[in-house]
Amino acid sequence: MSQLNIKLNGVETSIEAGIDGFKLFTDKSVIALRVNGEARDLAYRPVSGDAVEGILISEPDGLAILRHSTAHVLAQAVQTIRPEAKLGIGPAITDGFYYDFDVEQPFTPEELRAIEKQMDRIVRSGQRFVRRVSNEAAAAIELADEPYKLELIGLKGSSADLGDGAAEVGAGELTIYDNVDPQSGETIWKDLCRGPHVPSTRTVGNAYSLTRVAAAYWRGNENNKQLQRIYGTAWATKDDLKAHQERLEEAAKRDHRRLGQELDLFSFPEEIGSGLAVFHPKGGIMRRVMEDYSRKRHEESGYEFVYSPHITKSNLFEISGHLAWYADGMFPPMKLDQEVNELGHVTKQGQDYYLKPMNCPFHILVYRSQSRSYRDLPMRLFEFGSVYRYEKSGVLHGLTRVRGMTQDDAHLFVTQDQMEAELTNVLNFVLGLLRDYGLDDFYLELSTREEGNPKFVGADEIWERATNTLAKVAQDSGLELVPDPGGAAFYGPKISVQARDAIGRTWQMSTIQLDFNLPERFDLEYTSSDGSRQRPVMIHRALFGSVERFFGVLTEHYAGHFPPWLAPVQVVGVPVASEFGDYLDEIAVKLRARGVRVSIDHSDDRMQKKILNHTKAKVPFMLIAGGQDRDNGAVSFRFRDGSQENGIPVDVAIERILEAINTKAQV
RNA sequence: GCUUCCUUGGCGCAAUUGGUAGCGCACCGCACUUGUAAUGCGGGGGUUGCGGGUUCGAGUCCCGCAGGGAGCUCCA
Repeated sequence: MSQLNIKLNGVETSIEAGIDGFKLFTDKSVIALRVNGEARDLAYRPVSGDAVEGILISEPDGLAILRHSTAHVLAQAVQTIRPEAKLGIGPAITDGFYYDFDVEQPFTPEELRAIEKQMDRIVRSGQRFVRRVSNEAAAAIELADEPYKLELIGLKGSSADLGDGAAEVGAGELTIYDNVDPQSGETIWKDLCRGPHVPSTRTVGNAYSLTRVAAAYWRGNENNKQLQRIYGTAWATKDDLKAHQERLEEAAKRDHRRLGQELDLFSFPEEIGSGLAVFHPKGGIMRRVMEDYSRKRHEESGYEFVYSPHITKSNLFEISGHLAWYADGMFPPMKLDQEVNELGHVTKQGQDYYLKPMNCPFHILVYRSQSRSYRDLPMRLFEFGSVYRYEKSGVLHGLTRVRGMTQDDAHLFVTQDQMEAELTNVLNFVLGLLRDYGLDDFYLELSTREEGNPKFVGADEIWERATNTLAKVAQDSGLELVPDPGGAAFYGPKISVQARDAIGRTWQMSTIQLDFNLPERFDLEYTSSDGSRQRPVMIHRALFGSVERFFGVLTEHYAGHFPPWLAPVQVVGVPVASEFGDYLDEIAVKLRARGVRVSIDHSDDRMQKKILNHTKAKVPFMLIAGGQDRDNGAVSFRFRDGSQENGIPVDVAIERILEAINTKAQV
C-alpha cells in the first residue's frame, strides 16, 4: 500500500493511503474529525498534507455535532409518526437543538413523549450517518416532497443570506446524509445537510430530552409561515444532562417574578394592565435605596437634576423624529381640545398628546431654555424619568420588559473636543456604580450602523466619527469588546455594558449613545470662545437601563438574598420567649437610631417557626435573645446560612451590622 | 403581534366519563410562654379571571375578551 503524509494531532505522520478517521481514532469519544480546521465525518479519508485532529464528544464542536445529529434523529422520528410533516431546519443551539416542521396539527405534549420513544428506537437501531455528495438538480428531484429544503437549495444557488439554514446547505458541495440500517444496508431516512454527523445514531446515546414545542417563523421572518419547532437538549453523558437540568432549576428559583411574589416586592395587578408594575412596601424600600444611592453618586459626579412631565404635545416627538420611526412603539395619542359643530366640521383645531417613550427631547428643551456658552459645557442633566412604551404583548416579561418604566436617564451636552474624555468618564462612572450594586463581571458591545439601512439617519462622516470615538473609548477601557453591527440607535452608535450575573447569565445593562442627530434637529447651539456659534454633541446614557429592569436583574443575581444595604428588612429580632421581647425592643431602638431597618417578631409563634419565617424572607441578620443574652447584655446572631454566634455584646453586634451595611458587603 | 399552553379563596394546589367545590400555607380567635427551619384546638373566606353559548345540570364542553407561561418576531 502506498503511504501519505499528514499532520495527525499536530505531529507529522505517515499513514496508509485510503484509511479513514475510524482507523486513525479508535477512541470512542472521538466522534468526528477536524481537517485543516474544518469539521468532517469520521468516514473522511485524509489526503496528503491534511492536518487532522479528533473532535471529542465533550468539546464544544463535538457537542454541536452530537446535538445536530440528535436533531436528525428527532426529524426521522417525527416523520415516522407524522409522515406528512415537512422538514424545515434543524441546527444545534446552546445546550441543545431544535427542528422545525410544517404540520397541520401542532404537536401535543403527549405526542412529544411518543416522539422521544421513537427517537430511542432509532438510537438503539444504530443507523449509520452516511454522507453523499449530490447536486442541485438531483437533490431537487430527490427532495421534491420537501418544499422548504427545495427553497434552501434555491437560496444556495442565489447566494442569498441563509441564516440558520446554513447548517443545511452552507457553502461548498451540496450533500445529503443517508441514515443507513447497519444490518440491511438499506437507507431508512435522509436529509439535506452539510454535516458532519456522529458516525451512528447509537453515538447519540441517552443523554437527550425534548423540552418544548413552539412556533417559529420560517427563516425568522414574521411575514413567513410559522412552523412548529421542537426544542431539545443533548449532552455527552447522562450526568451532564442532569447537571443541565439542575442549572435550569436553579435559574427558576432565582426567577425575579417568583421571588417578587414570595418576598412581597412587587406585582402586576391585572386591573392596571400588562407590563405595568406596582412596588409593594418591601420592594419600595429597595427601590428607594437603589435610587437614593444613584442620586448621591450622580450628584458627586457633576450631574444636575431635572424633572419633566410624562406627556407632551406631538410636536416634540415630531421634531425629535421618534414619531416618524417609532410611532408603533408608543401608546396612541390623547386627542384633546378639538371642537366639532353639528355638521361634523372641526371648529377648533385640537392637539394630540403622547405619553413620552423617551426623556431626551425634554432635556434638550432644558438645554435650549437659554443661550449656552462653552463655559456651560459639559452640561450633564439627570432625571429618573418615567416613560411608557407600547411593547407588543408577547414580549412582556416580568420587570425586565415592561410598558411603564423609570429610566435613570442622563443627557450630556459636550463640545466635540470634550467628547472623548466625557465618554471615558461616563464609562468609568457607569462601571464603578454597577460594581457598587454587586455586579463586577462585564464586557462591552459596540453597536454600529448597518450600511445601506435607511433606518439610520445622519451623514456618513458623522457616523464614522462617532463610531470611531466610541470604539476608542471602549478599547481603552481594557474590557472585552464584542461588535454588534446593525444594533445602533437610529440617531447614533452606542456602547452597551453587558454584565454576567452570579450564575453566568449575561444581561444588557447600561447603554452609552453618541448623538449628533438630535442637536441638529433641535438646532442646539453654544457660543464658543471665539464668539462663533457651535453645535454641541449629545451623549445619552442610562445606567440601570430602567430601575424596574435593574431591580429584576439584581433579584436574580442575588437570588433574593440581597446584601444588607439593599435588603428591605435588615435585622429581625426573635425573642426566645415573649418576656425577652422588651429587651430586643431596646436594641431595636438603638439600631433604628442608626438608620437600620429592624423589626422585632412579637407574634405568638414558636421561635422555631419565627426562624423559619424569617429565613424564608431571606433577612440578612436575625438577632435572638433569651435569658442568657439578657443577663450578659448580649445577643445571638443567626445568619442566612444557618450558622450562629452566641453571646455577642450588644454594642459589638450593632457595629457589625452597621459595618456590613455601610460597606455594601454581602453576608 | 403570531403559535401554543394555562387561569379554582391572599399564595401553592385537588376535584373520576359534565352532577352543584376540597386541602395545605397564610389570616382571625382561644390555649400554650417556648434556646435555633412548622405547638394545639377552633373559625372566617371562593357564585372556579370576565362575558356569552350548549345542557335538566358547566370548574369541567364551545365562542369572545382579559391576564399569565413558553417560543418566534421586536426592543428608540
